[in-house]
Amino acid sequence: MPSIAIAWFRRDLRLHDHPALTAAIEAADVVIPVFVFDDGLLGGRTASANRAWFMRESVVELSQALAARGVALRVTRGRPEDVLPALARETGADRVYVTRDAAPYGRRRDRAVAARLAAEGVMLVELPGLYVHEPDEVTTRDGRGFSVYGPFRRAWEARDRRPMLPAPDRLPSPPGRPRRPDPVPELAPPTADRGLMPRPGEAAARDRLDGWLQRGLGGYAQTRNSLGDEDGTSRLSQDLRWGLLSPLEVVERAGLGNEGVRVFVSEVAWREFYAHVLWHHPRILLEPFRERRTAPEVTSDPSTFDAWATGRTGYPVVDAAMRQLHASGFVHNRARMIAASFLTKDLLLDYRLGEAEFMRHLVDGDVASNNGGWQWTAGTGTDAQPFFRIFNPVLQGRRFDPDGVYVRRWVPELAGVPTARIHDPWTMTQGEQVAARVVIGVDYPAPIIDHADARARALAAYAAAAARPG
DNA sequence: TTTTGAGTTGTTCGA
DNA sequence: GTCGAACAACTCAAA
Repeated sequence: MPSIAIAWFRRDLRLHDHPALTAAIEAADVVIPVFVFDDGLLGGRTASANRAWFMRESVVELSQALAARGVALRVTRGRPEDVLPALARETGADRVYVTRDAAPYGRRRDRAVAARLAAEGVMLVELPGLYVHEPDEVTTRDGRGFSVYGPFRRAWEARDRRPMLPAPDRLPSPPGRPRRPDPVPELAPPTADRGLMPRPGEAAARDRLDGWLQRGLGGYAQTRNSLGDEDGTSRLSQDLRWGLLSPLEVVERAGLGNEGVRVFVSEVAWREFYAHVLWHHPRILLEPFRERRTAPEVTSDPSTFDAWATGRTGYPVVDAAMRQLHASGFVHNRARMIAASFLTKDLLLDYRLGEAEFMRHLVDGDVASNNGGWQWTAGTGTDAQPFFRIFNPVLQGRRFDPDGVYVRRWVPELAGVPTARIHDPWTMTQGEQVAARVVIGVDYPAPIIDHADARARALAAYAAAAARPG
């Protein structure tokens, strides 16, 4: 009897440096690759048509890459805890290999799948691959999770890394006539513009990585905050999110270099830090990491949330960020912070509203990183910023988009505004507005809130939270 | 157990 | 225009 193994792909849609796939190939005479379109993920509250599109197209490419290596990807739709046991029964597989998922939904799903498989005598084998170090492997001296980034980073850096694995040449396939790959189901179209989204699939991701290592990485320390510089950041976030790239490979190939390299690797470590925090504290997806003395009384004006979400706050850099999100499914990191600060501090709305809105649109949307970023901005997270740190959207715009390139790109009605007024267009005289072909309050909104007033209100609310007993 | 040093991303004000 | 100080107190991690 040949031994048969299933390689179940999830958010690891690659062939390079894939420990679970490699282990399956080494262990079995026949490897059957599988992808399941999980109804539990496609329909959730923070599901995203943009993310689903990117995932679906990446699965199509994976299927082609596997076919070129002699095996057909099996593709199904349903609940994994139903699909995998049925497939194991049908194929006679006695093991299912997966890349270990650390996020709460994935953990629950894999526990359920493992239990159902075990009832049929099939083992679920989990291997690393989504992180350089698994979220539970980096611990303090007394074995607990870190909640401060600096010590985490030092411990993360000091740990030995597993060796990198090559992509397999061929996969051991069943004897007989080769099977055709299953068709990949069509999903709802993305809400963002396909032409503005990154090319899906492992090959495109590897091209991006190669280009970044050659051209962008060295200058990262200087360029990473520049909103107008399209190549100032790596643009690899969706590739790490979907496992088109192995973070280990990204970090190994970045190597040890100048300040740019160190800052870039530090960003990868931030991704792992937030996964680590979520591993140890899954409740943070529902509530603030630190409620006591940090979480202010929030307001709940739906009209201000709508203005924020649709990019009509009257603050150009905030609006550019939100329009970039909806148009392209991506936002520059600096712009994420500016938009998040505006929601949490200026509008004093619950950070969870913004967290969910980002998740509904970001192609790279990852619950751990997104939650970590929002709680950091809101001041309720681990390592949170001091509460008096409130971004001034005009100053942030001038500093990080000095020529107004970013604003003009995403807020086209401001294209004719002179650079000196691009971040505070409401200060233009009537005559200047006419000359710029934009009348404030008609063609583009006046600020929905005065930043100085909003800042004072936020400071008072956060100070009250800090003084609140218990 | 206690102590100590450290802690992503900023703004404003006054000299 | 530039510069430094103030804006708080608290918690974590390790010595």
